[in-house]
Amino acid sequence: MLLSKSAEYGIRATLYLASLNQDSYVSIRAISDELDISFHFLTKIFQKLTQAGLLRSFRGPNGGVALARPAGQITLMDLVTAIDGPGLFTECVLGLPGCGERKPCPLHETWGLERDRLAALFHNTDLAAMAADLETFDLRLKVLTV
Amino acid sequence: MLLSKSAEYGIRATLYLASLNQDSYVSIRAISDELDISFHFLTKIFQKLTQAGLLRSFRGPNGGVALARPAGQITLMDLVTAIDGPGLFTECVLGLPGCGERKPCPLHETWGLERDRLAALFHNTDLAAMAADLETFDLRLKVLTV
DNA sequence: GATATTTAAGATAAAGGAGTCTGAAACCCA
DNA sequence: TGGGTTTCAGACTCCTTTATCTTAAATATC
Repeated sequence: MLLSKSAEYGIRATLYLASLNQDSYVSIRAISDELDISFHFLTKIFQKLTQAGLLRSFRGPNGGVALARPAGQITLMDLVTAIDGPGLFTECVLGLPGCGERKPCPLHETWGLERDRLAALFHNTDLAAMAADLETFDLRLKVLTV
Repeated sequence: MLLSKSAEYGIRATLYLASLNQDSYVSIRAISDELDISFHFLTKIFQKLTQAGLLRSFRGPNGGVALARPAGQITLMDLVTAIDGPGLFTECVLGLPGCGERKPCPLHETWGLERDRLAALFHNTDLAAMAADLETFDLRLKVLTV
């Protein structure tokens, strides 16, 4: 699996938050209900994102979470590294510690190229662009209910 | 993490086996000792690969495992799908079941392209080529011992 | 046939991720 | 001030992966 469940949820939830284009705070409960994600679990994910400076949060009535910056300045890379850490973009694909130019593993070169492309893709994809696509192409963030 | 530990071990061990270029069976113990992988764990991984038809095995003295086909006909894709399943190349990156052309997720298009490249890479990389690189460039399969 | 060697298979244990629950802290409103 | 709302923080459970251990089955050698 490329991304952890936490990262999957985090991206979907943050993108949904961005798509609301709302100035005030949005309660985590509303988001978890809408996207069918466990409320408590999502709370933990949002806490990470808040601590990473990607979200703001506010307690009490009319509280909730909000983007800490304009949606165009929050990238997939920001979200993934905040939640899963940078491992996907830094570690050896065969798990060999210290794999590098000096003594690379057999996949170092070939995977390195793909990894860089993937990193660029994640770096260049921001919430504003994704939210625009979401609207333009009627994409989805929810599990389809039968 | 792109690959599971099992897949990492499986690739390293199978590649090592290929690099020996040996006609007879090689004992799992010898491989696990050489690559510092748990013997029992590696045994289970090899069992999967044997059941998938990628390896042959033989019990008793002078027994062990061997490639079931020429090294040039066993690809990274074969190994990864046999061990981790096809999920990495088939499932939605955001974990949305049924994500597809009809109602795609916001990353469907963009990740799909990268995923296809990755699949092609894994499909086009076989053990013979990797073993050749291993020798030519003095690459490594082992964790460096201090 | 007896014994040693080696993989196969299943049970078990340890670790981490995924998910749930409870209480505390912050905040609003009456 | 009191009560309701919401996030924060920690403990806890469950499940999968990772790893270990034990026994069985197959094979070779003597």
